[in-house]
Amino acid sequence: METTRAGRPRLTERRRPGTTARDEILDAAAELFTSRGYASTSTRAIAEAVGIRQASLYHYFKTKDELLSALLHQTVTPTLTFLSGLEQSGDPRSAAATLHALAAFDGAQLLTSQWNLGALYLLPELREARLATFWTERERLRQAYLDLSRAVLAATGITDDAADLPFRLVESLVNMWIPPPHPDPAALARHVADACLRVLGVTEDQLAALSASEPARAGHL
Amino acid sequence: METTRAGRPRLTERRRPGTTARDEILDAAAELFTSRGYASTSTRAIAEAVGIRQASLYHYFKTKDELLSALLHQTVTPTLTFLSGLEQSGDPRSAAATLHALAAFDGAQLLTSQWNLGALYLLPELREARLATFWTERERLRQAYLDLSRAVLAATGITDDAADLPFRLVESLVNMWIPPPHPDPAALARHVADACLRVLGVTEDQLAALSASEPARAGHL
DNA sequence: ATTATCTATAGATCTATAGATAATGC
DNA sequence: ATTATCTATAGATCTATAGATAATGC
Repeated sequence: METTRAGRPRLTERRRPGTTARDEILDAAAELFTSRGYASTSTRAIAEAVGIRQASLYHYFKTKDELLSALLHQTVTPTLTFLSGLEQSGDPRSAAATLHALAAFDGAQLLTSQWNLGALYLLPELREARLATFWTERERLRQAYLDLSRAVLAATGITDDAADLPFRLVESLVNMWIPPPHPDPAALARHVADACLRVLGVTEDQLAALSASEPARAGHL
Repeated sequence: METTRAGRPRLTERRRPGTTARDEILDAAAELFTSRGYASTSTRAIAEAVGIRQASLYHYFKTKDELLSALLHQTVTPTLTFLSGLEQSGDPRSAAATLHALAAFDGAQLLTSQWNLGALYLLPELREARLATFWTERERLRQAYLDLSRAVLAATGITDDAADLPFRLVESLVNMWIPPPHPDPAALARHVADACLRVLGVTEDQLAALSASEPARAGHL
């Protein structure tokens, strides 16, 4: 069922997931940026991976930077939406329970993504002004982790130095990412969420109590 | 005390730490690779940071890769040496105590380095064949963490999924690195070493007992 | 007319090599 | 003679733009 489309035909048949050319390009760029890095991936390499000519990329993205920017926003958006939901719900749960839920969701996002986009967060070349809006979003997420962690620490009495560790722990999942199919990412993410609380001094008993009171996991991907 | 040297004089005065030209170059490369990434740092930029001409780099390093390779080896070597010491000493301590010592040392190394070289471990462009010997060394280190972690888990009964977390936690210190002077890196590293054990299910009581029996910390940088 | 592609190319890099030059060392 | 630098440059990129071309849509 070769739907025929407007525009000059490609020289090569389509070979990438994605219904639009834009999505095909994003998929190819994600694969290459994550495996080879941003600067060392040429626009030519991306075009080749899609099956179009290098110049054709510029019909969809003004610059190479814009391509990266689009990918990065894709990765934070779901977790920020989840976070907003948690915050607006009036949240009857304890800081520990909220942190656990956030970490489990965020971790599962990182692990189940088609390509290991979270790894891009760690690229130094990415700390640039042109990506400022992305960094603002990401900083909002980090701050949420930090606030929740501090609240938990106030209860356990562990040193405040530990407050940054939950965010770092979840982030470190990018180093455990493997290509799909993923055996049980939600379980791994929950284990890391558990680890976030242990790191803050939550005891096994308290942890068990939390798990018992946690909402059902169906539909949680 | 301008010691005059063999060879054609430079156009610019020396401005980098390091007694040899080679060290000056390594320092400049470390700064630029860690702040801008490998591929996006040109050999010209490195030379400018040193105060020499681009082509002069090639008197000391055959290729840009070789420069990176030299830097990476610098970073693993001290910890591998420390690890060998631990292993050869017949090690009377428990796995938990050994892991704690390793993590504290490794963490302090990462935090106190002049530039945040550990951040380079995370660059995807760096997973390349030409750096194979570096990756072998680093894998040896990871395996040591893993073996020690499994031994601890066998005692605490936490899921084996947690075995990789101590290595990841310490590694995540590259995201907490700040430029010198460092307020108290050894303390932060010990806190993360504590966190490594908590993540494996070691209780506060056991942790306190460990700290009490730990060798003195003088001379530990 | 609009769209999605293509071809061609300008201009700016970038790495690495060849070979000249200006010191010290013997 | 040896060394550490320099100047000059080849050849290989790489990003982005201009403008042609081959489809569909109206």
